[in-house]
Amino acid sequence: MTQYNSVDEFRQEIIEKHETLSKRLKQVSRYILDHPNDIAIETLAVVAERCGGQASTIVRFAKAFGFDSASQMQRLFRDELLSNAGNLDYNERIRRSNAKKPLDYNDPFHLLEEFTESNKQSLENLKANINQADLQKAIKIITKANTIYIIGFRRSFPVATYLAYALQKTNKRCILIDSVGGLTKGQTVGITSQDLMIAISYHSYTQETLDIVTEAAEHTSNIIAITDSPVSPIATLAKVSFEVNEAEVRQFRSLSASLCLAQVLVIGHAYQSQKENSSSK
Amino acid sequence: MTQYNSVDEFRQEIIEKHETLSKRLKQVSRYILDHPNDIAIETLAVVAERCGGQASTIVRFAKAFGFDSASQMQRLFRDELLSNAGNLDYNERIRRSNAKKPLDYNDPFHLLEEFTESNKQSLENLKANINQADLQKAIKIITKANTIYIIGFRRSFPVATYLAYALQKTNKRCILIDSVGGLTKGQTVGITSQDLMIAISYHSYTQETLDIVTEAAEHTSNIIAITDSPVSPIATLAKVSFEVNEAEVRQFRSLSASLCLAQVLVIGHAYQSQKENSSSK
DNA sequence: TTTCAAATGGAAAATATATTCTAAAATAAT
DNA sequence: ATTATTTTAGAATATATTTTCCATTTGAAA
Repeated sequence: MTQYNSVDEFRQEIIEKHETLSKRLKQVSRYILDHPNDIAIETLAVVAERCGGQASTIVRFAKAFGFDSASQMQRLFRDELLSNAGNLDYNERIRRSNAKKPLDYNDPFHLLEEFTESNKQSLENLKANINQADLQKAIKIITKANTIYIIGFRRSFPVATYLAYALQKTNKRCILIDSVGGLTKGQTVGITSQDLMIAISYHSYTQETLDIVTEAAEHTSNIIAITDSPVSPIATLAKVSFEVNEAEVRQFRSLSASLCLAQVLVIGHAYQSQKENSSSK
Repeated sequence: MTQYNSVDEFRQEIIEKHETLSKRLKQVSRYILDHPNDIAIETLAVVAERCGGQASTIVRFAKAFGFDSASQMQRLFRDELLSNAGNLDYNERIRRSNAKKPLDYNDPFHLLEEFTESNKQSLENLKANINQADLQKAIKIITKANTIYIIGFRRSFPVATYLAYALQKTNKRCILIDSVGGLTKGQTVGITSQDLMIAISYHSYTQETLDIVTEAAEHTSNIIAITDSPVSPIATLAKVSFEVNEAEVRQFRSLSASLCLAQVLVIGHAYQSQKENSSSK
């Protein structure tokens, strides 16, 4: 007999016991917390494969939590799925999403809605406005570059750190210019025409960024800009320049679109270099 | 091969053909129109029994509508159920949308489309799954905090830098733990119960982050976690923990949802503190 | 290191489920 | 009313899924 009346109750129990479980069982518990619908619908074999185990592991897991069998555990999730899906039909969902209440900034939930919506909008914009040829050109430059210097201060800094992190994962040598210890100038010494600088800067453009890009431009023409206007000071210095319109809600601009663009550049590069490596063999 | 792209399409077909069907098949078609979720989840035997027939009747029904098998028909309903489920399983949806159009990674434009879509979905998911009470609690803690310590390494670092930047703009005193010069430990010296630590960490959790949060937890209970599972090591140390499912495309996870959450927290805090200031005058 | 208990993977067995097949029933056509 | 055709129920078969079992592995304790 099952002792759980709802998935939530079971979830709670999993979270509590989680630490006491063995390695494989932990994997399972984590997977179940993250993908409750999978448990409801997929077969044990599929679930097991996805959480990196054996069907028998799932059975052991279920029994460890007091179920008679894994099927019984699945039944719990199925019932939940059915009861949740049943009561919000298509029309209900439409009605909910249309019921736009005037924004109350003191209500964090409204804030959340506002932000997710405007970020989605700016992603949509990005897709619509980015030029395909620019993308291709930028990816080629990245792949060819010897060392990549990345610069972006203040609001642009998160984008810069993301780029640095992601590019490093693709085994590209890159240097994040971070001004630590006042060594900004020192970090760009030695930049050559083989190298690339990726600069991120938005209005009002940080003077320091501008100075460094200007100096770098004397050594290499390989400059990619991520900015907010085709006439921004760094755009004019760049070989390829991306104009990104970020969502703005009450003074605060977000970075979704810029980060998304960064992702595309990095992964585009990863595939590009992979292709070149395999074809040169 | 199935000719239907959606349950709705299939529904339409059933309605059209309904009159031409035999008695038993009519029963089945009515049942399916009325209880689409049952078809998705229950076994043929159960469905058959409920609509007053035999398992083989369902099979005949499915074949009459051009399916290769009854299972294939069930699959259609399962997919629909999953994508509509209120508590949508994020990764499952991504997996499905990926499965529909095989990605050409050499075409940057496809990449762009893929990434904007995934990021939009993860924002949608954020909105659906974040708990309102948690948000409110977190914002209160932020507003009350004396000094905010922010930690997040590697992939989480961009989120940490964004938080530090945005919070500073609201005149909140905050310290970004950045490990520069190996002074990590030094940066958290003096943290008190009046202070707050916001920790961001995703699988596989950076040990250093974990160490620092563990130590901080000895001095203050005010810890907010942004992470990817309710059983992540930092979630268990936190007073409020946010579980964020980020889009993942071939090893690369994005940060849209985390950054959006960060925005909401910061602006929520900005309004909250504004309100408190004006009411105390 | 050696010893023991717990955990694990995978094969085998058991169970459940889907599909096919056929004889019988229902329906329609003559 | 008789015959031909379609439909059906249910048994038989084929698949698939789950569960059990046990030889190994892993990890902790002595």
